[in-house]
Amino acid sequence: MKKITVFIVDDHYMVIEGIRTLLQDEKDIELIGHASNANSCLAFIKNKQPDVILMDISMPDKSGVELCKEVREMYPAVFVIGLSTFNQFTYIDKMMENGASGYLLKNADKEEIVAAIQEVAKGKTYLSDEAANTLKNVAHEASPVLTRRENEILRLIADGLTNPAIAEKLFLSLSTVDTHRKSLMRKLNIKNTALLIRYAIEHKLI
Amino acid sequence: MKKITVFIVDDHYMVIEGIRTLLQDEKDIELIGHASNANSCLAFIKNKQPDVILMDISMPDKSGVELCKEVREMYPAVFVIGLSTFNQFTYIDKMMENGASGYLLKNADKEEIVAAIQEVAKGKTYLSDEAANTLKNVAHEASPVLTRRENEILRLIADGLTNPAIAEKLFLSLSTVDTHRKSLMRKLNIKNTALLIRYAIEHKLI
DNA sequence: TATATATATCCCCCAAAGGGTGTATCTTTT
DNA sequence: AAAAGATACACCCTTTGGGGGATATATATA
Repeated sequence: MKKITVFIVDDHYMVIEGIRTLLQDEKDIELIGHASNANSCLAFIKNKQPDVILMDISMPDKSGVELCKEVREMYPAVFVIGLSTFNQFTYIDKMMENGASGYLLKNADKEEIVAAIQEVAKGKTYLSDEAANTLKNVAHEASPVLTRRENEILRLIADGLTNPAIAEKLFLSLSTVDTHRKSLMRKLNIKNTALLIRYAIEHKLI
Repeated sequence: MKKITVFIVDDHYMVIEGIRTLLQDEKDIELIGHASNANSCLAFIKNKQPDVILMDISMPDKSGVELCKEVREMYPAVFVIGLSTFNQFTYIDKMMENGASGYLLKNADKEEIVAAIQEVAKGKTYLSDEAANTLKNVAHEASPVLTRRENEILRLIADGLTNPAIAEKLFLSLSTVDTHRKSLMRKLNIKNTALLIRYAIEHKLI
């Protein structure tokens, strides 16, 4: 039986070492390499494609989401498992939308990592319990969806622009910007700018 | 020669495994245990004090800064090295202020980790190059120091309270809160609430 | 096609934010 | 003991924010 080949991309050396150790006495899994940034990863897999890539979502040169997308487009046979310390739905969501087959948190234990690799290598999906819960909760919460304009204006508010400044920048009337800002706050059920910025940062909208 | 005993506190299992692997063939270093949260750490060292603790700054139950402070007060002979993925001055700063002897980023390689442990065990200080640079830059930037009141009010602003609400909560007049908010913004050279909240979040003041 | 949603515009109104300047008391540092 | 900073308060005034409600048009989507 052929071993499952695995590649790791993570900018934290300790994490790479940790996973290497955890996987070293698994007979059906072989770690064929690792990289600490997106470009090294792409360079490596050009020559040799692993069955599964364990991929950090935050890397110095490129986000895991982007890298995941690119890898999946170029090598559809390579499955990706997202790795993250943050149990945030936007990350999980975005990774899955961009072709990831699974998602693990960095506090996962050996059994979970091995199970995830084995499932994903078969073409199935694996979400850690915590990640699955987060996705489920989000689906139930019916998270308010902001329109392009609302998102755009939220970003500009977070950049410190006032409504008149935003109006000028977007060639809109002050009234329009005002309305968008208000419906933004109505949708999110938020009552002032301070909380609006916190919401935006906590939900990775900016 | 006695081995240097080391303990790890980090809520990411992979990081613990990574460090364990990196240290396992160092003859003068012995890993005597690990914990994934602050309370387990305190429970462990009650019975057996290591020479050095490698301590994550972010943990589920308590911040590394607090844990560091407590450990150093109770066991002055135990030296602490902060571990973090974030190269943020406030963390480095606060850890050092609270008795840490060193600071490592999680992308540190084996040589750096070993060097840090050896230096710190001698009672010396070890900062990773990146951390040292950050501290140096900050020292040169003359980072504005906020007073207790200003910090308190900043936190309440970030919690979404308006000036009148803050005044009521702190039993102050509106004018006073107003003045504090203004001097807060003067010191930080910030012109509106949106940027104030971003500043506070990015500098881990809230 | 009908209906819903996104987008853009206007109005009123008042509360809150923010810029300036001044003063008094207390505490900390020199 | 003097200087410096923190804290608390006041008054000025203008801009911005935020709570309503209304209207029109384009563009999706049922």
